[in-house]
Amino acid sequence: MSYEIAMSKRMTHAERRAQLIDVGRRVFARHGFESTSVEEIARAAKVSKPIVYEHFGGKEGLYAIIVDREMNALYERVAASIAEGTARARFEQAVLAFLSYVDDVPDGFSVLTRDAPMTMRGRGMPSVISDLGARVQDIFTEQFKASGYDPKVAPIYAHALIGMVTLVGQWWGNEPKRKFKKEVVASHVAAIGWMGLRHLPTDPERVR
Amino acid sequence: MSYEIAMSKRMTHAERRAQLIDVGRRVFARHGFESTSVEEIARAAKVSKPIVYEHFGGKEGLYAIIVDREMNALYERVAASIAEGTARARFEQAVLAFLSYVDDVPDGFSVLTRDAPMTMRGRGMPSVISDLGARVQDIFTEQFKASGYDPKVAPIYAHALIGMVTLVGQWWGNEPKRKFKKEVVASHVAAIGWMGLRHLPTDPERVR
DNA sequence: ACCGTAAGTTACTTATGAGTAAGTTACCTA
DNA sequence: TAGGTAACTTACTCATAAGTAACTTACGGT
Repeated sequence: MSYEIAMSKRMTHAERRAQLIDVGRRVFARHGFESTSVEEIARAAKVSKPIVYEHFGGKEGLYAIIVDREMNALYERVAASIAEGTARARFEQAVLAFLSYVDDVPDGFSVLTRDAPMTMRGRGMPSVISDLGARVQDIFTEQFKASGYDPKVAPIYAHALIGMVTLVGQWWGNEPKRKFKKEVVASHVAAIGWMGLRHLPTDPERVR
Repeated sequence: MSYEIAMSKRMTHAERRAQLIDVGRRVFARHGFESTSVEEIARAAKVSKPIVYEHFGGKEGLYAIIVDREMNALYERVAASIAEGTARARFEQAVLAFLSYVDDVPDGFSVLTRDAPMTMRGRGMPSVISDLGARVQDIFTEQFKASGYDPKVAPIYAHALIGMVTLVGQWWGNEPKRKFKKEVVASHVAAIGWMGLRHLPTDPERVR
């Protein structure tokens, strides 16, 4: 005999760790934090449960690492995308970079938009993506001051834009038949966002 | 003797049912679907577990009713808000109605924005709020056709606007110190959304 | 070819939670 | 005031999942 049945080889510490992070991302993306068991991750990696504990201490440890990596990955992409171009071009490039992340790493994006465990949420915010709002806020505060708007209201616009691109990303990313190319979606989202900002009244509260 | 210790009275079927829906909403809002136990809801209602099963069949049954009620409540508010006024005013009224819901029924809003159980999600969308996108989509398709834009891209804008107001709502709703009144937030969100739509190029894809 | 160690497994313990069967108590009504 | 019934409780069963202790196996260096 015998046919070689697909046999999971031993791996080095580093290899196994990398694989578990990858597999964990996929499983967390599918079922969410609460509904995934360490068992399931181990099974998907063709390994037994204690291996996961050895590498990450537990479910939360693995989850925390995955979220951290994905947040950075997303942030890096967006930051890199706005390196050059006109303000208008950079805005659209940022949106496109966001959607490219959704497209390239759907599991990562899914993890970022799903409920996070209680120990990882600062008062009320269920998912982790809203932290981007805080990061974007800083950029906006600068721009607002420079453009003669009240910097106090910058957080409103920061969250509005993040929310916009996030929900569009979720919707588009889960379209069964991809009706639009990401460039098309990005151009429309960028259009409404950019035009909204450009034509903003100096004091929207007085317009009513 | 004796001091009357606060004693939970018996209730009629209808009373108990209403109370459980109310209590359930609060508990689901705090911990999310997966992390709340029927036990905890029962305890919070000062009742034993089988009562919950008698009324709703189980955790999902109760959850489904709560989500349905809240979706309708939110939709009704927004629909009522756009009964009259100029297009611009109705737009802002809709945003304000949304934020009023966030303010008045924070637990309901929280339930709508948290992870829903697998049995209640159509392919990928973790929360339920994105269904609003589909509902808004229909309105937008009409408006787009009437205004000379391509109705095919209406869903992009529908989801963009829902995402905008949703994340702003989450952020604002969880601000520990309420820095802005809802009318102020609504005016800014309405401003960026409205201006974005009004000054939309006929074909954003060619602008780049 | 041996053997130390890194990689991995089996087999638990403990805890928690969904769901149910069977019995108990308060209330209203004739 | 008896007793029927709606409201409610106790006390389980069964399943699943977090985390761990103790053991086993493959492999690379001498």
